[in-house]
This record gives sequence, C-alpha cells and structure tokens, in this order.
Amino acid sequence: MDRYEPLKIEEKWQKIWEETSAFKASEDEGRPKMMLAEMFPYPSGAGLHVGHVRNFTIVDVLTRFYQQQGLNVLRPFGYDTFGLPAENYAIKTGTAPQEVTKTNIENFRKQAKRLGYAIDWSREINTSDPEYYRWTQWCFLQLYKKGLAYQKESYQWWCPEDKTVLANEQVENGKCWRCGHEVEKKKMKQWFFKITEYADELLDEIDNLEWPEKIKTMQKNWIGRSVGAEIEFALVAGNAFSRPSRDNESEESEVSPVTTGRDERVEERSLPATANSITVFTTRPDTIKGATFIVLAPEYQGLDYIVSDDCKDAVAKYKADALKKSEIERQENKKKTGVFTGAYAINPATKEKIPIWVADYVLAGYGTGAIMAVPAMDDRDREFAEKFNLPIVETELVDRDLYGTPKVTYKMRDWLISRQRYWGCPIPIAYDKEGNPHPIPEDQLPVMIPEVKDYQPDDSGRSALAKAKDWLKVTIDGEEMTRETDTLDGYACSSWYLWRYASPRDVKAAWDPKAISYWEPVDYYVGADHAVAHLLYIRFWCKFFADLGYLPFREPIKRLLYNGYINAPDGKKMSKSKGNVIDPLDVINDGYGADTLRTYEMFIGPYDMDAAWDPRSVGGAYRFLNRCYNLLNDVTNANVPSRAASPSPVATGTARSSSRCRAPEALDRTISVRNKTIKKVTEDIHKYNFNTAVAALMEYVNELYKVGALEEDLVVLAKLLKPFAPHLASEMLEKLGADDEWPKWDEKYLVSDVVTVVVQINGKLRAKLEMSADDLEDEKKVMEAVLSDKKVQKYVESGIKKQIFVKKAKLVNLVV
RNA sequence: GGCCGGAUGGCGGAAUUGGUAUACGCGUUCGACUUAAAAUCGAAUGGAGCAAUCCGUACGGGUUCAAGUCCCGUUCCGGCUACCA
Repeated sequence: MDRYEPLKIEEKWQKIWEETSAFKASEDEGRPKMMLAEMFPYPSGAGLHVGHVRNFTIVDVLTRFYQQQGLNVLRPFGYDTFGLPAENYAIKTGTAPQEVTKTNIENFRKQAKRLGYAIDWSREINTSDPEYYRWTQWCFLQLYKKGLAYQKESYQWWCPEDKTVLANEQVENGKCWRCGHEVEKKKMKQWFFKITEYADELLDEIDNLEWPEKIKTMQKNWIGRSVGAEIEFALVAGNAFSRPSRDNESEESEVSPVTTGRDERVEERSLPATANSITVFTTRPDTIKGATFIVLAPEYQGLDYIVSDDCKDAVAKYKADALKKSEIERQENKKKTGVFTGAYAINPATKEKIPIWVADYVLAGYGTGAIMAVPAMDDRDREFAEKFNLPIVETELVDRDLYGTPKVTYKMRDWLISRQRYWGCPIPIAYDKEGNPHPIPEDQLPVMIPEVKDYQPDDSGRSALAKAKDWLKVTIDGEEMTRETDTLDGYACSSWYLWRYASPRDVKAAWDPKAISYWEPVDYYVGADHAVAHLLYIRFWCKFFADLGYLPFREPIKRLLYNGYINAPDGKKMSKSKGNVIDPLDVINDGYGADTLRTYEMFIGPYDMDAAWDPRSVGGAYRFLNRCYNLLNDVTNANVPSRAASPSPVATGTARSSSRCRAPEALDRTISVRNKTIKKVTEDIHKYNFNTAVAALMEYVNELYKVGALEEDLVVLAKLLKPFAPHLASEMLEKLGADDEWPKWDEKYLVSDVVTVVVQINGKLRAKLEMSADDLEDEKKVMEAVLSDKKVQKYVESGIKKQIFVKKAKLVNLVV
C-alpha cells in the first residue's frame, strides 16, 4: 500500500506540465476566453513569500476552475523588476542591477514552478528587459506627443545624506527611511503625466467596475471631485492697488513648497494674482450671505499686494513661520492660527465690508488658495471666527449660481514621474543647447540603460546615468543633444504590462491589436496592494490609448480581487528583522508539499481578510489530502487487504466495481452528498469563498470515510480538488482513468425523502421530528405530527396562542 | 476629526441573508492499533448543573412568532484619509 508522498507526485506532474507546455494559450475565436493575472511581483532576493502564494493561488484556483469548464484560459506571469532594492544592492556591492535581477527572476521562476501554477511560461515578461522597456518608452512618447507628458518645476523630498530623491512612502516621520537623516524639499524640474485630464472619466466609470467597494471608495476619494463655484470678491479701494515696495517675484520662487503629504502631489499651482479682487472656491455658494470674512493661504500669490502697511510686519512674520513649519508640524498641530491683513473685501451678496485674513488652515494647492469663511456653516471657519472674534451670522440660503461661476475642482494632482535613479526606464528625451526637450525618435528606441561603475547618486541631483558621459551625447536630426538622465517611475512600467501579455514577443508594436481584442480586458486581476496608485494609473493609460485607437476598451480590468495579507503566527507583520518569516519553500520541502501549502492558504479564512499563519493548521490541510490519497488507495486496490492499522469502513467496505458493499440507503446518501458537494464547491468558487469550498471537500471526504467510497465518488472528488491541489488531483484522475472536466450536479439528488422538522416553543428549540418530504407539503399533516409529539405536548398544555409554519426553513414555532 | 470595515467556543473561522448558533479545521481529552512513540482510525469537546433545565454571537435598549443577522445608542479593534472649503 503506498503512502502519500507529495514531493514525488508533485515532481512528476510539474515535469509533465513543463514538457507538454500544458498551459500554453493561443487565440481561438471559436472558444470563449478567460484571462487572469496577479499583480506581477517584484522579484526580491528573499524569494517567494507566503503572501505571494496566497495571491498566486487565488489566481490559480480560478484559472484551473475555468480550464476545467472548457474555457480558453490565459494565465501569464511577469516580473516588475525596476526599483530601489536592486539599486541599493548595486550601490553596496557594485554588482550591476541587471545581474541581481537575473538571479532573482530565476529563483522566483523556479519557486513558482514548485507551486504547480498553471502559467503560460512562454509569455513571461520583465519590465527591465530592453525589449520590454523600449515599449514603455514608446508609451511615454505617445503621451508626450499629445501633451500629456510635460515638465515643470516642482518640490521633491531630498535626502541630503543619501543625496537622492525619495518617494513619499520612503519618508517616515520626516526622515529618510534608509539613513534616518531629516529630509528636505528641493526644487527641481520634473516630468509629469497629465492624469487630471481624465479625472472625470476615471471617477465616473468607477461605479461600473466589479471591484471591491473599498477600493472604489478609495479611488473616488483620491480623485476628490468637488462641484462648486468660484466667486469674485472685490477688494475695498484704498488698500487694493498699492504695489508692494519691494519686488517679491524672487521671493515667490523660493518659498511656497506646496505639498499635500500625498505621493506624487508635490506641486505648486499657479495662483491667481489679481490686485483688485480675490477669487474664492466654495462648494456652498448658496451660503454666501453667511460669509463674514475671507481667508488666504500663506502662500497665496499676490498676498503682498493687499496687505496694509500697519499689518505688513505681522503678515510677513506669519508667512515666514508657516513656510518654515515642516510638513509634520503642519499636520500635527491643527489649532487655528492666523493674522489679519488689514485689507477688506465686499461680500457681493450682502454688500458688507468683510476682513481678509491669512491662515495656514487654507491650503494653497487646492481651489484658488482663498476661501470665503462661513462660520455659521463650517466647523473650521467657526473655530477660527471664535478664536479671533470674527462675526458669525446665521445665513439664509440663496440660489447657487447667483454670485459665482460653476467650477469643479479635484484633489488629484498630475502624476510626477521623474526619478533621479539609475535602475529605471530612461526617459526618451534629449535637450538641445537651449535646454529645450526633444523626443528621441521611435526608431532609436530603446534608449538603453548605460553601464556605469558607480551607482551612487551625488549632489548634482541627477541620477547615476549622468556619469555615462558618452551615453549622454546623442544626435537628433543632425543636432548634438544631451540625454535626459531621469528615469521613469516604476508605476509607468506597470501601467501597460497587462497588454504586453497578449503578444509578449511582438517586436513591431507594444501589443498586437488582434491578440488584445481577443484576450482583454483582463477578467480577473488579483492583488493585495496598490489600491489607488497602480490601479488608477493603469486605468488612465487605458483611456489614453483607447482615445488613440490602440485599445478597443476603456477599462483594463473587469473584476478585481483584493486579497488579505498573511501575518506571522503572533498576528504581526512578517519581517526579516523580527525573524518571524515563514518561507513557503520550507513548508513544501518539510514534506508537506505544494498542494498542502496551497490548500492551507485557501482554507485559512476569507480570501479578502488578513490571516495569521498557524503552523499546526498546516497539518490539517495535509491530513485532508492524505485522506484523499488513502481513499484512492482503497478504491484502486480494492482486492488488496486493508491497511493493517486501519480498520476503517473505507478499507473494508469498498470495491472498485461493486456498489454492493454499500447498503442502498448509504448509496442514496452518497449520491446526495456528492451532488451537494459539487454544487457547494462550484458556487463557492464563483463567490470566491475558497475557504468554505475546501471545508465542503473535507466534509465530503469525511462522509466517504464513513460510508465507503466508490470510483465515481473519487472522480468527483479529484475534479473538485484539482484547483486547490492540482498535483494530487491529477494523480488521482490518472489512476482512476478520468478526465478533469468540471462535474455538474443534478438538483433531483439534492432533495431527500426524509426531512427534519424543527419545533420551537416561543422561539426556543424544543423538538425535532423526522417526516417525509411529501408530508411537509401539507401544513395540516405537519401540525398533526408536531402536536402528537410527546415532548411538544408537555409544553403546550396551557394552550396554543399562535402557530407559525415555515416550509422553507422546515420549522414550526408555537406561541403558548 | 472624517469615511469604510470588524467584534461569534481555548484558537482560525461557518451560518441558506430574519428561521436548528458554533459547519470545517486546529487544539484538548478518551479509546483502538503499537514493545513504545509517531502516523493512522474511532469517539467526545460553548459554559453552568446529578438532572430537568438555564445562560450564551462585544455592551445597553428596541422591532418580531422568531435576531449573530434588522433599527437606535455605547465601548473597543483594524484600514484608509487627514484642515480639500
């Protein structure tokens, strides 16, 4: 009698899948398609994480489920390889990131294969492969041509110690995540993508997506559309037209690092600088009669024009203080501060003269940087008014359009894509002698990443690309130019990779229109991160390339599944420094095998909730698969004496070709359970309830252990098991001589002849009666049976006030 | 501060959407097999009680024949966001 040896079985099937290219997909107009993908991983040196396994296994369960249902399924795989870790490693060791990346990919691929994923390996992609990033550069040029890639001055986080720009998430409490040095803002000319151009469509189409509500809400909030009005408040003559004595232009360019604390939103806006009026933005123009003062942001451009002489010093001091305050200080201290400018404006609705104040609770980067304060309606305005004794008047509402012009504003800013880093996709731009940008001609792509010896960035604020002196020189249309040394944000590389999967080896185009229109949009996209950034950027690019005619759809992802994290047994995040990391390969190699690991991670809890790893529960998944294997043994070796140590009915009561071993009732019961299981597992997978699908399979196996298994029971078991434990299931199906076609259930086996009726007295369970299903149809018969029950009679001696019969629930409730 | 989720045995979690609370798994206990252990198989397992029964889904109310599920209030926990006018 053989034992369940997962590593042996898994090696065998992985070899078969590899040699037969079992999951290679190709377009077939005659068959319905299904495309699934996970958010492709960054191949770190640490290899696969149990979190990857959960993510990839969800995709794999769905992939195999639909394969077994006969769909033409594409499940590709790729690597998101640009990024800081490889660059840091290069700086530390002098090893080229290309080398590190190559090693890491090989390791990831090997590990993913050990998990038995149904991947079409011929479609593997890697964003740092020149054959890939030439098309990333092509995408950039399309955006550039349409004016959606542009340059402007902007402030960025800068670590003076590491001499590098930092992304927002690399700044922790105002300090560099690597060296702990306090970061500062540095003004640099930066490239942006004009995502705001698509703000409305990105927002409006969210509601049509089959995405988790959580993600949809986050995207809506991020875009942050506010419908309101801009209203002009005339300044009171006398203080309105005095030009400031000194030229403040130079000062303006030094100050006003307007930031919002959000990624990629470091930016300043061109603020209105009118000298005789102030334009405010409000979502409540109807409350204008309650506007008793105006507040300007400290950075408000033109502020100096309106300040009265006696207030100049106070305003200048307040402004200087506000600008000196760090981001953290401004975020932490929410107490209202501000100063009077000495100026007044006229409320167009009430014709009242109202004072103009400066306060840092008004943000320069949003709206016009000026607000009309309605303390009777707005909590912040009220707090400010109370603190500075400004008038608070109850307001009657007026028509919204009476005094202003309708205006829509967004919280979302354009996407900053410049990175002063070596290990990224070079921006395909060169500058002429005057410093004007020129696109690199498409036939000169890719702009290769130059080889350098030293990857460390320096004080110049330029990436290490600047050190490749020869590479910097380029001739375009006979003119000598200098290349851009910034690289693209990694999110640019991942904004189109799903389309590359359709024709990954295409040398003529980024993607093949025919292949794209067959496979995409993606049916299922599964990930645990990037709720806003990546998932918004890819939607943006999709709309852009649809407008250009390159894509036949405007939304790239039909259904999104957002899975939870797997934490350490103590409930904390796994991390190398805490030493609580579970290595999935260790779990496999310990003898449990990949099927156990996969099944366990699907059983661990609802897929979208965080879960804590429980080493002991892994054994539970293993025992379950072991029981499946033992059933297989019993059925295929029916004439062999039973396991010596196991006098279970399975071993003694089953035979390959005979149902005589089971009593007729047991046979009926098994048919019913089998059909119920098919239904439950099928419906659960459709609802992504992978944990209860596995539980249903466990129940099924428990039942087969009790009453004995027939060949047909095991064929069904193996088919249903295959998405979760494909190696074992394949082995079972092979031994049973069956295909893997997804089984169907028959409703007629789901209804049983005998039903249990529950009797409640005053809502409390008091008795259970067995009854024929036919009798249940007749309320009179049911009540007769209920009232003749001795236990029930005991409770109803005092008489029945009311009786309720619920057929659907097979329940009777008696009120006494 | 705002928005969105949660709270069920010793633990992870089920519950047909108002109808038998605790499926399935882990753990624990007992039994079988074994020289023994592991593995495997079987049984039990919310709490109190000899029992009949009573109490149990964070807490306090309510609606209902019937509430884990619906409504009102409270307390914790998690996520996102953070003065966005």
